[in-house]
Amino acid sequence: MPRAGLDPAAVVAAGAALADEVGLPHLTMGLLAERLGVRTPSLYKHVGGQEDLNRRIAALALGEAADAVGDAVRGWAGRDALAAAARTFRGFVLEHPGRYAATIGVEPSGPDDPVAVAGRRLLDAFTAVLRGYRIGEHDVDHALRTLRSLCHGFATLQAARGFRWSTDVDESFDWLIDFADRGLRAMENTPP
Amino acid sequence: MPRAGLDPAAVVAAGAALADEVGLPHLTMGLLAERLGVRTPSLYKHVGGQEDLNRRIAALALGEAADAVGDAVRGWAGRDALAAAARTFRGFVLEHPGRYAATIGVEPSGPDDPVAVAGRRLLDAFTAVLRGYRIGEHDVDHALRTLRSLCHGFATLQAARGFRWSTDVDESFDWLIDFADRGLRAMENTPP
DNA sequence: CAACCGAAGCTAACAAGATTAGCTTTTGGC
DNA sequence: GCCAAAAGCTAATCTTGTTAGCTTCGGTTG
Repeated sequence: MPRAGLDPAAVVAAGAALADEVGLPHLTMGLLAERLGVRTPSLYKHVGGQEDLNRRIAALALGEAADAVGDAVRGWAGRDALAAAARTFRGFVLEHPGRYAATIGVEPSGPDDPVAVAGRRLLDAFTAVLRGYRIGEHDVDHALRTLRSLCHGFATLQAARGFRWSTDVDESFDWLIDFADRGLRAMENTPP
Repeated sequence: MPRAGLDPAAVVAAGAALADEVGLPHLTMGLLAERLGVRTPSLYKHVGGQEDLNRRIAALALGEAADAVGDAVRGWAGRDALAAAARTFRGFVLEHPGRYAATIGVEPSGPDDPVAVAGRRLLDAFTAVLRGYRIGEHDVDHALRTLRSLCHGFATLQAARGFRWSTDVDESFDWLIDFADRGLRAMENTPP
């Protein structure tokens, strides 16, 4: 009987892919094992259990999102950068709803936790967008949280089919980008 | 042996309260039964199972949130109404994270599903806020989705301890309200 | 007032899923 | 070719959700 040749990274990657396919709540150790051509207990040679698997999927997702948003923003500034970041982020969540869902509610164990590191990289990518606006030093954290809330809120609501009536969702997202751009510019030059 | 005297509403109310206490993922039929002084299978006389319970908690939560936001907005307009709605909504989510979490991802079975009815009432409360801004008829849906994304995003991120660094979260939310107010006013008078 | 019947509860049993223990086998380095 | 560590497997346990079928309470009715 040939060996499957798994390692933690392969298990996590397959888990993330499967979560995207069937939805995080339906990601089960048995289903993942089947997908990998292995019996369930074998997975425990590579990951510590369901919670550990979830954390690793979360770190993977945050890292991928950070890469995607960072790449998309590079070379742009102001409204262009904002639009690129927002669209890329939403695209990532819609393409990978399962692994993104895994990021919600994970508590990093410390500053060196891969989840914390990747999360910080994603925030950095959004911070870069804000540099194109004259936000006062003291307001950058607020603006970052607000921008994150906007993108996270829209993307997760759409991924959960939360926008039910007929108006075109992509059009709404364009409107949102316009709204954010104008809102950020309206917040410029506020004294610290 | 005296009878417990349960009914579906009591089970759902206790389930919602318990979800708020221990977190929705830890709301278990056994724990709920224990809380109600009853054996687990007895719950099935009142609710159809875990999924049905979740739907009913969601409908309860959406109705309560709609009531709260609707009450808070009454008598106000413009920025005041926006601030009242946003603060009340966030307050509800932070006080009742478990039952609000139950609302995420429920698919109403039809327009008469209690979840759909309550959800519509909550949206109506936010729609009332937008009447204080001169948003073009054609843009109201977009503005509503954007406002919802903002409030939902911030509240759920905060409830999940997503804002980790030191800046004061309440201050950020005030900033967000200001941002939304200015953004909405910046979107006024856009031709349809 | 007693018989009755439906609802509310209970016990027992089963199914799914996560996890652990302990055994077997492959495989890479000597 | 040998051998230890790693990778996989089977068997078993534990927790949860759920169903079946029995029992009993409590209001209704003759």
